[in-house]
Amino acid sequence: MTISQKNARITIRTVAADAGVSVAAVSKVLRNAYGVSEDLRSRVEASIARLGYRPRAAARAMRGQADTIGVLLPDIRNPFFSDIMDGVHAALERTRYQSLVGISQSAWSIELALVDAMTDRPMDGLILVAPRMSAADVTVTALRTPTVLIGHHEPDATLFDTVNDDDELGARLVVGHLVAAGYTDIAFLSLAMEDPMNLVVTSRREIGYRAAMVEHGLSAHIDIVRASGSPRASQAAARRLLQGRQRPQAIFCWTDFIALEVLSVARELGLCVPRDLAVVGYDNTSYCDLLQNDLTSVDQSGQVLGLQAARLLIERIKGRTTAEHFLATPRLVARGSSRPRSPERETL
Amino acid sequence: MTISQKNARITIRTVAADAGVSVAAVSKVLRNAYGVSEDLRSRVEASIARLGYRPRAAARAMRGQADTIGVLLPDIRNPFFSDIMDGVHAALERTRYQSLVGISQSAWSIELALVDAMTDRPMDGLILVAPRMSAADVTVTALRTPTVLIGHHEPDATLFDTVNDDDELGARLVVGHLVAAGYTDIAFLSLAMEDPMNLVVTSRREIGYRAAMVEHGLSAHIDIVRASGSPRASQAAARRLLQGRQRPQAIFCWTDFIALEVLSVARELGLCVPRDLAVVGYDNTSYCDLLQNDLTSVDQSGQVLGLQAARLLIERIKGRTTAEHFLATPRLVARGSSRPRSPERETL
DNA sequence: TGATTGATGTAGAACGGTTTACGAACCCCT
DNA sequence: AGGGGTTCGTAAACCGTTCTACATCAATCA
Repeated sequence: MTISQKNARITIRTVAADAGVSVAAVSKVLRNAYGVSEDLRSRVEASIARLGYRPRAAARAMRGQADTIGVLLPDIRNPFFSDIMDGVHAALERTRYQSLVGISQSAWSIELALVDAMTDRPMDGLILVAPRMSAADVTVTALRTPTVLIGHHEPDATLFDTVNDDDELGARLVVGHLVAAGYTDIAFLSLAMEDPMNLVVTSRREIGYRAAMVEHGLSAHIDIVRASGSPRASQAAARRLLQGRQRPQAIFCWTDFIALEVLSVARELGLCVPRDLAVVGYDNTSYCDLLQNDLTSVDQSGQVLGLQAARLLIERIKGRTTAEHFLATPRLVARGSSRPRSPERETL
Repeated sequence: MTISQKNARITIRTVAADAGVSVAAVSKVLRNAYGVSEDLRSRVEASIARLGYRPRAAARAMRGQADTIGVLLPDIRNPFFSDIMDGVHAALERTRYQSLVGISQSAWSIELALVDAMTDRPMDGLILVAPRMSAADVTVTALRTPTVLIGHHEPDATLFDTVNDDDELGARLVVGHLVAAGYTDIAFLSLAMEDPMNLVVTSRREIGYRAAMVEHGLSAHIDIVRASGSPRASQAAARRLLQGRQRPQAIFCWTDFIALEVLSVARELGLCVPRDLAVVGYDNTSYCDLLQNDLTSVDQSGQVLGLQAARLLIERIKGRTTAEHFLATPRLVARGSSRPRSPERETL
């Protein structure tokens, strides 16, 4: 029964020879295609098991099926992206697709190289998370590979789908919450993109912040500061804000990650949160719950976003050609860092 | 000059036709192989640029070169793994290799499936970070694909390389530091693996902890508690430790991530760090520096580990067959969470 | 009984690259 | 002019699958 082929590598031909059938028959069994008798199937499956045969994805890919979807993340330091990946994994659980992740280190050039690498690999589809690349580049990619964007508003796109949180509403929720808690002088520590073309998401949240401030009659207090997402830059921006002569009563931060830096700087400067300064983050990552942070945040449930994105992508791979744009509703989770202001007790 | 092929897809044949040369000639140029005149090369390169041709990795992979290395991470919530990835990226910077990441969600079964998926893809090599799988499974994998392990001591392995921090020393450093700061009742909150076979890394650190405690004459205070890495489990374990009748003076935690949970629980119970409880983490992730955590930790410089792993892997891909085992020296970074005990001032 | 149908299995052409084996052209020497 | 060695370029096989088109055979139908 043992095969004494010259070659050690087990291919579909080895299996065919072992089972005494044709290569095509084995292929049919593998794809459980039409026209296979119960007898043939069991015979082939026995051979596969005996030889420990595994079809090679590269060879399959040459015929179009890669069974792989690529996820492009800006970085993996931000736990929000973990939530997204949880959702993606959940959606892919019972499918034949595997997800493989590329990390662009938030760099525009690496991102482009990675997208190319992934389409060349090839992948059946791509999920781009908060991409830095231009809409034109996304379009080019989408022309070759089914594509879904997360965290990148592009409501008029027809060639790819988008999955987003309603960022404008999220910002409004924050302002509304802080105002209700007695804060009026509310600054927004926003994100500076390296690529000037892509202010889309940024502006959504900034638009919401501005609009809400105006509606509450606080237009005089509007103050938007932008910093890159790095710890150093965030700290520097926070220090500038808090040491300026007009220290704000509250800071709304682009991301929990940045908010944690703000909390640290506040402590360094001897400020007490929330008595001297309220802080609100975004994403409601697991760190918010830790009591040393106790950080109010906006939950945009990354899991749901990831799940939807994966679902839409699979639909697209299966042939859908019309665009879908999913918008989730954010939810504010209040914690200690924005507790209502005690009625004007002055410092201490 | 324009080609009017029926097919829209640009392959090596399209390029060959456009440049008026053979397919093999184009392939030679692509791989800058021997036997290409300057004239031919420039002509082909012009065609490639004009047509925007990109070789497909899947087709290449069939002949052995995938130009891809796979990294398997248990999860991406732990920022220590980000450090490792930074190192990997740095090492791969100027090479032709792309890294693609698979996330096993710390689950043994997913991990196995992912490794299979990656070898099938195929990848030129694999970096397995803190794998849960058995040494036997690793061996099987290494037989098919060059493999390097990070965070998994296997000093006698010959088929694959390992990159590790000296975990035993790391644990000793912690105990030594705490003892010097006046703490004697030191508990170790360690990690429980789902797979009972793999206690290798765990035991290294536990061995170091035990040995150091004994050497300091504190064998009566040895107390090892194990919990899975999840936030919930860590919290529960911390609560049990801190609410027990013999509350330890210090807790040494498997990971910063877990230490942060301990800090949170301590605060919840009204304990003051470090007056009532010292806490030490492991990995020296960026969160340690935040003043609300101010967490003493052991730096095992993930960047270096990642860098070395990628370097060793490339060497192996290029043909090295002897095993190398890299061991980095950890460094203790003292912060507020383990400040020296004030001379017996009792509670408050 | 011959034609039609349906089920099952096979041969062989893709897919898009790499690589081997070899031919043609050119150079330099004697 | 002929022999020997480079250099440049080509044709064709190969990698491991999928998939189309077709062959075979038994059962059913008119």
